[in-house]
Amino acid sequence: MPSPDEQLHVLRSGVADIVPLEALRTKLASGRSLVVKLGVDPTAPDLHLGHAVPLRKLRQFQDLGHQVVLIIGDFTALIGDPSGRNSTRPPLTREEVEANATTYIEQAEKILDPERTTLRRNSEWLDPLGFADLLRITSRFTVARILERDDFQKRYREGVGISLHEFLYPVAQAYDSVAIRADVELGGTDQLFNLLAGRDLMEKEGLDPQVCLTLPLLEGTDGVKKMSKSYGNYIGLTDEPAEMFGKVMSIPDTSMPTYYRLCTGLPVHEVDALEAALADGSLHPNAAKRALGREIVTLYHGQSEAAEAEAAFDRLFRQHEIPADIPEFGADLAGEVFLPALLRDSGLAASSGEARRLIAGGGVRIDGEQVAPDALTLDGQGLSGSVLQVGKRRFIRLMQRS
RNA sequence: GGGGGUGUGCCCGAGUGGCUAAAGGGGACGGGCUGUAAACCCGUUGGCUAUGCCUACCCAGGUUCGAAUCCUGGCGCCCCCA
Repeated sequence: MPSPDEQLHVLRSGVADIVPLEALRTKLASGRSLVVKLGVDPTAPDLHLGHAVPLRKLRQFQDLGHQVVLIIGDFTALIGDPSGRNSTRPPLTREEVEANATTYIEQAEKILDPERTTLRRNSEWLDPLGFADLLRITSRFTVARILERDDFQKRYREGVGISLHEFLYPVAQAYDSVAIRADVELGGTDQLFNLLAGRDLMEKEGLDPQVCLTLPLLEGTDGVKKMSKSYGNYIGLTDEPAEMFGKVMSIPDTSMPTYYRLCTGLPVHEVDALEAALADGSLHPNAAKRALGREIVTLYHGQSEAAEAEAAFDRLFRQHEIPADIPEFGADLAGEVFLPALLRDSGLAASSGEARRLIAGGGVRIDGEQVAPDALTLDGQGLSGSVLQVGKRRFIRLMQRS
């Protein structure tokens, strides 16, 4: 096991905050294998790179010899984490939670070291708690303390409802830490309050309180808003290699260091060097971004897939070649073909009106040739096998419908 | 419980009887430039085989030749008083 200082250097990379830092140093210096906790609520079925950030950090802990306890919040998901929310979450059913948990575990296993991972569900200890237990635990917290939270305060001030059970979310999460005797708990910066609640409760229960380690919220491909499916700026862990590579290439340059640090498995010193090279101009941003794309795709799909994704990217955007593997669309190509309807029916345009606008704007191509702005109908003759394209990256191959 | 506001397109936000498919901005999309980055420039942004037709300004009715705009009822949200 590396020295505490060496470990700290790795563990601090890319983190937002460690509270308190000295406590972590002390724990590391003990030479014990620490219990590192991450709790996840299986509320969304699709995971993206943002979800992978804390998982990667867990992996670093594991590589340094520590133990990870991944807690599936199958119980807390029924409450709904109020963090960062301005309204009560709609409750999930147990079935939905189970389905989401399954995909979550599948994804997490790709990143974590199974030898050093323990999987727990917090229903194990939260379900059996009785009302009396709940009273005892909640007596450790004060209303003023819970109301301190930004999101609660904001909602309270703005007159948006706060259901009483939402107050119990941080309590439940804190109790998880007690249940597994966590040394360290990870979470996004929006989780700080919940993490600290765990620290407080452990202390009041006479345990060595956990250290809270927060990670920045990964920005999405737009470089501004946090990565989220609902913003449409996410890179899914199960995205196809070419898709994943392309999305990485579309992030702003300014996001590269963050992505390198939070989304790849590169050693910390290499990321440091890379960042420096980018800053002093000795590394071209495009080269750095390609390497980033390869790293990330390799992580989730493998090296050869990454190389192929990059090659496909070049063919598409450098040589402006039409990709080989594009979906086919069967249409009636006998006689005259009405283009707006074709674009709409094939899904390249949302409506025939939009299709007309795209044509007028020069955004429609057939076999790479721009369609005339006023062309609404085409001769279907010989169109079978042709590639219909909208914008730079949406293609379908036309086939005579059989 | 009483009083006063407010509700517009993906979002914000103008608009107080006809010139409004609805200003302006954001976002998004398309084109140009490029490193599918940023910045910048241009265009588009309800539906429909379409010089027209249809549907739209919280919902339901009503007044009017004509309503996002006026009236009635309902619903949501905000503020003040209790």
